[in-house]
Amino acid sequence: MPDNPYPQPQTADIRLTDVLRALADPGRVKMVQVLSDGAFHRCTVDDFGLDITKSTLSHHFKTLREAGLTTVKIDGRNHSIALRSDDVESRFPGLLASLTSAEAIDDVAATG
Amino acid sequence: MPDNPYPQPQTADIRLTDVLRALADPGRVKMVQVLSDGAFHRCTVDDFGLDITKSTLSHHFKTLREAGLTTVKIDGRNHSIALRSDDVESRFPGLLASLTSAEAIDDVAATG
DNA sequence: CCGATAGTTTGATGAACGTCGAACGATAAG
DNA sequence: CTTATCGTTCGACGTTCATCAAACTATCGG
Repeated sequence: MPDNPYPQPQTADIRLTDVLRALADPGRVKMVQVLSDGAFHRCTVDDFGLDITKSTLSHHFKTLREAGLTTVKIDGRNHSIALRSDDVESRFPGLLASLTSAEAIDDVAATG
Repeated sequence: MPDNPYPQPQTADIRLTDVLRALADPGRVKMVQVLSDGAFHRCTVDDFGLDITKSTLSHHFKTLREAGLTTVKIDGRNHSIALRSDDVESRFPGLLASLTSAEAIDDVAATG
């Protein structure tokens, strides 16, 4: 896949600092939790239940992708994103699981 | 202990967003890794191997404490801090472990 | 008292970040 | 072609943040 317009780091190049910085925003944490079902999700505001504009959402997509947390699939004019669960797990075991536990999801839901 | 000059949130009030924001700085992640031995550590720059001034270090202590990650012990003019491992674990199981795994420590050491 | 020590707080500065509206590029539908 | 849709990118704005030097507080030792 040459000239991918949405580059992402290789698994070995995923940096803990970048991942944690990407997770330092409540909206992005919620996005990760929504994505934790492993499926590809449409890149719309409604799919993530966040009260932000689509340009802000797109900015969050970029942040997550560049940190190595997500990957993008393009289908015509529809973009979808999914968690790179296996890649992140192989780099930092247990990290994603701790963010998608019942406690973590409850906390983010309660805090907004 | 009335009028504690260094307040920390109760265990139930530890918020995932605050914890993750506190971890969004490489220096603070390294501090957490150093503190992961469970012991109280002196609040000096040398104890954490960071190339920052003591005022910056103190700022990081405050950030970690207010997020609920650390607790402070005062002994004369000596302050010590320790990880609130059990409290954080009870709120967000596995989170601290994923930050102090061999992979995570190697990554932070390599990235600085 | 007095000077030294440990660490925090304050004030300032420059960089990074979240957010939005508007413009843009690519695809789809008529 | 023309228009609509999907999502990204751009430019701007205000906020937050990491950082430092200097001032400050509290304690210890003589």
